[in-house]
Amino acid sequence: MTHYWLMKSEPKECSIDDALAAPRRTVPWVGVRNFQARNFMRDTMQVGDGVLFYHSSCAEPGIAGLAQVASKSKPDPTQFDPQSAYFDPTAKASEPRWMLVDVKALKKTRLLNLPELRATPNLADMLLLKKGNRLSISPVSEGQWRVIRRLLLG
DNA sequence: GCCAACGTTGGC
DNA sequence: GCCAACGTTGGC
Repeated sequence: MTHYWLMKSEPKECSIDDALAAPRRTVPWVGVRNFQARNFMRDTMQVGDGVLFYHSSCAEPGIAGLAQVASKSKPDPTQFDPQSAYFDPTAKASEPRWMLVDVKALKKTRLLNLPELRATPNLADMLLLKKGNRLSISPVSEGQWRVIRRLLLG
């Protein structure tokens, strides 16, 4: 069964434009260091799941494009790289701690920002909009997915 | 840069 | 297993 997700990326690290410019429009979703977010990738995501590509920690936070899950989960290589900002000295190659999936960018959209998301009645329950939520990967219901696609694509 | 909210760590 | 201290996230 298909699931839907919102995945946050800092555009100065990897924007929707960067993802679209990557080989096969696909980027490895490196750097997730939160267990809940990791577990979503490891346990629930399936190839083909829908992804809302969200720009965070930037001048204009919001949904910036559409994408899809393009691989099963696999170990995030940056956890083993001492040169990486995502290096985790407690991770062992025999027992990887952090996983990632590949994400294939499909389309850049207009920016759907937080005020507009908050002003949309059918999106009030979105995890993204809940006070204090910091999850970099959050599930999106099929209803929320449809509402957002309509807002983005008309 | 501020700070609310939350997750993780580690002593006990 | 509790919980205080600490670190991080991320919008503003």
